[in-house]
Formats: sequence, structure tokens, C-alpha cells
Amino acid sequence: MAEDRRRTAQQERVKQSLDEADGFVSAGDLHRRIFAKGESIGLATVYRHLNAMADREEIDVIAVDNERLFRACAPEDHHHHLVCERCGKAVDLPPPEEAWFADVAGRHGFTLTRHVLEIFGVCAECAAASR
Amino acid sequence: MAEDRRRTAQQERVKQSLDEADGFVSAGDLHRRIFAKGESIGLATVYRHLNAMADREEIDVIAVDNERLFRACAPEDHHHHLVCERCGKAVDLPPPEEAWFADVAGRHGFTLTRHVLEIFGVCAECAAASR
DNA sequence: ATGCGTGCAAACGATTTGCAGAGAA
DNA sequence: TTCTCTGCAAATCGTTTGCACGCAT
Repeated sequence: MAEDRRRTAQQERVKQSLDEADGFVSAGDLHRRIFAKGESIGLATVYRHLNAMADREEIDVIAVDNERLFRACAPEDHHHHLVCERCGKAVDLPPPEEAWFADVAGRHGFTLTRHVLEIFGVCAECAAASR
Repeated sequence: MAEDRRRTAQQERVKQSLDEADGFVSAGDLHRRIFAKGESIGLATVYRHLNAMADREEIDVIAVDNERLFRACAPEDHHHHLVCERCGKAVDLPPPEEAWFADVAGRHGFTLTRHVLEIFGVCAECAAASR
């Protein structure tokens, strides 16, 4: 069954780092973050755990440009982010428009299953630093 | 400027084949379709035109898994789609909320660079077929 | 001891780029 | 002629996989 999985340090590192990262991160990002914490892991292993968790639907995945971004899935506090492309800082966004999605979907005869919204930009500090 | 572009047969082939393809197609698909019509073109050239048109926002691009899909699209009905998870059918979404992104970003001191919005669901037909 | 999990490097598929030659202006 | 566009092949990039070894069970 699905329960013959082993509990390992790497498993934990990937999951924890993904939790710490607020918002979407790429596999490479995550790998870098883990090393930044002084811990070690192979890039391939990061991918393997990321894919495994995605298969089990424990995390969210979106495809952007030529890479995939992963995010710890927290169904309850489902909200969106405004992410700084320079420093990675993320700001939570209020979900007032949440209903709009279901509305639009329904208007086109669709049954809504999931949606993803991420906004990227450059925060005031980074903008000031680069000039 | 933008007007020192030359008009070539390849340019036309890419654009026309994209028009003929109903829905989203990958660069490789398009390349194959062009050959299927007895015409010829280099794969790199297909990519170059696809990217050029995408930059000019003459076509739509969505990232799925590890590849990008392109589709002919009128400049007015800008971005964002409602995608059926079963059959892949994509419906355009009106952009009335477009301004909301820049607004929210600005309110947090961010300079907007790009945003990702994906809405997935099951279309009426697929919903009916699966029951 | 048994076999899943890991690291490394090679393999891969999609996309990009360098460069010399072809063709539009 | 001039200078952009094209084709081909090599180069990148993100991701996956083969294989031998280590470690959890």
C-alpha cells in the first residue's frame, strides 16, 4: 500500500522548507534554501519528494514559463500572495474576490475544481535598492 | 523600432498554422503541422516567431507541465483562461478584474511585473460524460 | 538482512542561441 | 548591397532516471 513509505531526514527537510517558504517556490529554490540552512540534500531527491507529494496532492503545483512552482497546500487558509521577485518577500492578499472565480466558472458551464492566483512584482525596498 | 521587421514566408506559415489549429498547441505540434502541409521550416524559427508574437501579445501562452502551449488570440480579449481538467478545452475570461492586480500591488508598495491566474474545472460536457 | 531512499552523474525533452549563408528591402 | 531572417547544430535549462550504496525497518 501507500504506507510502506519510510520516514527520512530528507523527506522532512523538503516538507519543512516548503512550509517555511510562503507562497510558490521552484525545486531549485527549495534546494538552495535547504543548503542555506546548513543542511544537505541532493537536487534529485528534492524533485522526488516534491513529485511524490504532488501525486498525493499534499501540495499545490503550477506551471509557469518553463518551470514548475510548488507550494505547501493549506486548504483552510486559502489565500493568495503578492510576491517580490527580488527578495522573495510575500504579502498575503485578502480573499474578497474569491467568489468571483466560482461565479465565472459557473457562467461558462464549468464546475470549479481549483484555482491559482499569484502576483509578482518588485517591492518598494528592492525598487529603491536597485536605483 | 518595431517596424523594421521583415515579412517572410515562415512568418506567415507560423501565424497561419496557429490560426488553423483550434485551441492550444505546442511549438513542436505546430512544427509538425507545418510539415504535414508539405511546407518546411526550422523548429528554431517556429520558436522565434512564437516568442516574438507572444511578446507583442498577438497570441496567448499558457504553461502546462513542462511545456508551453500557444494559441492564436485577438489582442483585445487579453489573457486568462478557464481550463477543463478533463478535455483541456479552454475558455477566455473577460479582463474586468485586470486593473485589480495593479491596484492591489500598488497599495502594498509593489511595482507589478507579472501575475498568474489559472482556473481549473470540469466543463459541462465532461461532467455529463462521466456520470 | 532486506529493500526503500539517496546522491551523483548521465540522460532527456523543451527551448534558446551562435554562426554562416539566404533572401527581403 | 545591406542587414534581417533562417536553418542547423550545439548549448542551456529544468527535470528525470540508472545505478551503486547507505540506512531505516
